[in-house]
Amino acid sequence: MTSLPPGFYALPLPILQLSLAAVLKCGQSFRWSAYPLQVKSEDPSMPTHEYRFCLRDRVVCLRQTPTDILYRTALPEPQPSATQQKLHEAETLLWLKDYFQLAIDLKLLYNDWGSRDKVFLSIKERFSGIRMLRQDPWETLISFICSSNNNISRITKMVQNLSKEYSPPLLSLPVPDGSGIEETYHPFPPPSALAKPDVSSRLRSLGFGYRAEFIHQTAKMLVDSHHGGKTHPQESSEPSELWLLTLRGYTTENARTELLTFRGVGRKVSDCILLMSLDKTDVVPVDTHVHQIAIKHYGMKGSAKGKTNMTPKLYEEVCTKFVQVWGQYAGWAHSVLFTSDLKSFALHGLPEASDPPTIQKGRNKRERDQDEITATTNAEGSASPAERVKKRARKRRTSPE
DNA sequence: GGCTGACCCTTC
DNA sequence: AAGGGTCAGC
Repeated sequence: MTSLPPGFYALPLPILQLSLAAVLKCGQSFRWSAYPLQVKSEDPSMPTHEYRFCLRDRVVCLRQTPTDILYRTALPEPQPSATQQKLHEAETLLWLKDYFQLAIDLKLLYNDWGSRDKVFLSIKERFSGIRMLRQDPWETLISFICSSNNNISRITKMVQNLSKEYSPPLLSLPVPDGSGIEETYHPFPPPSALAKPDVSSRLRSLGFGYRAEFIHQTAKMLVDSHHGGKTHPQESSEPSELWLLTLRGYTTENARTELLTFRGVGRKVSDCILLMSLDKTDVVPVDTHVHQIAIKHYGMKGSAKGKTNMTPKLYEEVCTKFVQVWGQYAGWAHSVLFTSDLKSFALHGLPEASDPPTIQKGRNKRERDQDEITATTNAEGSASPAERVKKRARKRRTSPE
């Protein structure tokens, strides 16, 4: 790196430790914008994209080279002095280290997972730099309520609409491709904004479907039980947001129990929140897709084509299996497999298991032979004795009060 | 307890 | 017609 783009600072970081392109658009966070940059040369050390994320008080802009993360902080008017700007950049750097969990050595984890599991070994070189983000629990809660029965592109639109509708614009910036077009950025709205009376009907008209009520009820529940409204303009978190943050100090089981009290939050969504915002590194959220991976490559029971009903019992079995295979950071490993399968999915069409030709978009056989996940079933029957399924009573209201 | 259908909306 | 689930009702 000889010269930095104007306003940017460099944080040295091998690309093996973090791939922004892979991590920011794979269904962990739904609020990053990506902008292609004009690349004049084919110099592979030049960034191809800029990524932006709106925090409560600033917009963080990132680019990546093979050796560095380039970062820049955009602040609302009035323009700060040079020294003020520097202070903000220092804060942004701290945020980056926390948000991307840079103290965790991903290379070490990849090696560990690869030594434990040959399926992982077969894909690790091709899908490097995929790590878990440490997101804000409130934003993660609402985002993943949106995720039920849904796909990444629609979830992304919904979360953007939510921010646009329920939090005021923070600032505008020209998009980095030089077209001169400006884009306006909104922070994620606080709980009090989504707890207001007519939120659910508005969300419905914005295309949230049945999730509209879930979001409203969840926000209201939080605000009501934590003395919640906001009294001061902005800048600070609301009590319920701070309370959600304290779940990081709970055991996984206790934190999950709390999460399950919210409307629209079942086992899968709660596990996403635990893994992606509450430091529960071994939690593996099991959706139908992950279940399919477990069947195809890890010898779990269930028909690979027909849809097996995901019962709580089966869910636990799949979870347990992955923790056995990958260990303490199973949830992190799962996201690598999940991402690799997403890509191979986009590339090769539906996964198949045995004989019946799943009619689907032409291609199959030939390309599947070079499919992303190729290793044999690292089977070994599901021999897991100890399974204290510590069932906790779900304290969910049956009727609104 | 475990199983079923409904639920919004988008897309293969 | 089914999807990266959850809820209510048997």
